[in-house]
Amino acid sequence: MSQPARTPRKRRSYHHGDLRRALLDEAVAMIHAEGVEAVTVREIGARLGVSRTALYRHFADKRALLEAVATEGFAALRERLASAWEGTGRGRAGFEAMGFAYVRFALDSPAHYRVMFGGFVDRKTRGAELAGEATAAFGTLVEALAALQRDGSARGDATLLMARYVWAVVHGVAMLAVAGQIPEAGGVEAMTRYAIERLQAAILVDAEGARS
Amino acid sequence: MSQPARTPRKRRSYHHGDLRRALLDEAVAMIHAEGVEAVTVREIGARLGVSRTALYRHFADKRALLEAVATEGFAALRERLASAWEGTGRGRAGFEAMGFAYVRFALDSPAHYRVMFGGFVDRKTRGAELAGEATAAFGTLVEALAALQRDGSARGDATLLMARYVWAVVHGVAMLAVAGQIPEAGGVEAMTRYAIERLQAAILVDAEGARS
DNA sequence: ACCTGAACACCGTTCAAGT
DNA sequence: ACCTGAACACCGTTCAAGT
Repeated sequence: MSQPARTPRKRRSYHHGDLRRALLDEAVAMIHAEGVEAVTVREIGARLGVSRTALYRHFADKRALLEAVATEGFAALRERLASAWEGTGRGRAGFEAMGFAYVRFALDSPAHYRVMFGGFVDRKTRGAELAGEATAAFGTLVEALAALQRDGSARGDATLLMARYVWAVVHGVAMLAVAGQIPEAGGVEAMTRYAIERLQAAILVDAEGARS
Repeated sequence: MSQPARTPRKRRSYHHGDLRRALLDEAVAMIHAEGVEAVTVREIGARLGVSRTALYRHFADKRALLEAVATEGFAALRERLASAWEGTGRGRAGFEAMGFAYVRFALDSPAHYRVMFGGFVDRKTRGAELAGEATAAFGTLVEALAALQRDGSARGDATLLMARYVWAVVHGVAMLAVAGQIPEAGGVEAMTRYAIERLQAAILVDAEGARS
């Protein structure tokens, strides 16, 4: 026990199983602060006080690390969408809540969002886990729309088509917001409100039960 | 003149002013074929039979090359949008034509589209030329919507808000399409048709002159 | 003007070696 | 098991030198 205390006891114990967690968190922090391009295997190691090859004990390569970030992002998004839907009675209000939850997720976790949709993880080389989480997140929306169709709140169009449309709209708004294309104070909120209102007008059926 | 004919006469004459053009075209081709990540200053030079530093005679750095690709993309997009609008009588039909033109542009030029919206050119370091072309392309849409509002075809909402909404929708659809998220045969066309139809329902006013 | 090769400071990744 | 440093094959970019 005469070994010098190279790592003071306060240090996170990467040697006890959470290096993977630390690598993921550090990657997210770096993406958030400086963009995906700034993420470097060597720099992550340096920041964690670890060798630059330590990462390969937990991920096959750099792409696998980014894929894991994306996977966690989809899981978090699914959770947010599901609790928005379920927390508001699974009806018209739930639809609206899901829309806001989606955009809020993108704004709260722009780093995750960037990796999820920035095309850094090629569709072809995508692992099953990522594909599964992405499908699950989308599935939340599909199921919500199906429920709204069942009780007559949503139009009778093909559910998949409608779901993709809704996804395209919220994704488009989120991209504009995350990319900083809505610079005015409160602009993002106003835009999100407007978008969801217009989306409801296009997708939901009048409360009085009118059909179209 | 005993010099060996190192460059057979059929070769494009990069020495006469079109190396810049050739660099841009080669970059686009590489992005198209292998993605932005595969674009390498050295590889572009090799493919054009030119030194790996020849590029720096025409662009400040690699980022400037990608920025130029994005700038040309926005110029082409603006042209397509403007001619769609003007070629269809600048009315309701023009709005629809612009929507299709937008998605078609993304599908025809996925390489340009990727660079334009992939976040490779940071907003802060963006040059005036790129910003100008992007604004001009968006301006085409704003002006079209303003015209539709003037003749009572479009809702009276804030024009900027409406324009951003329309942009978000077509951008969302284009992203889904370019990312290959609509795999079924004819799926992209069906999706585009549906999206534009629902967009019109949300943004335009009934032909009978109803207000809302 | 335009192009070149050598050189520099970086990358991601592999691997034999340590504990 | 987990971590390490040295090494390899790449990057983007600079620069003195050539035509």
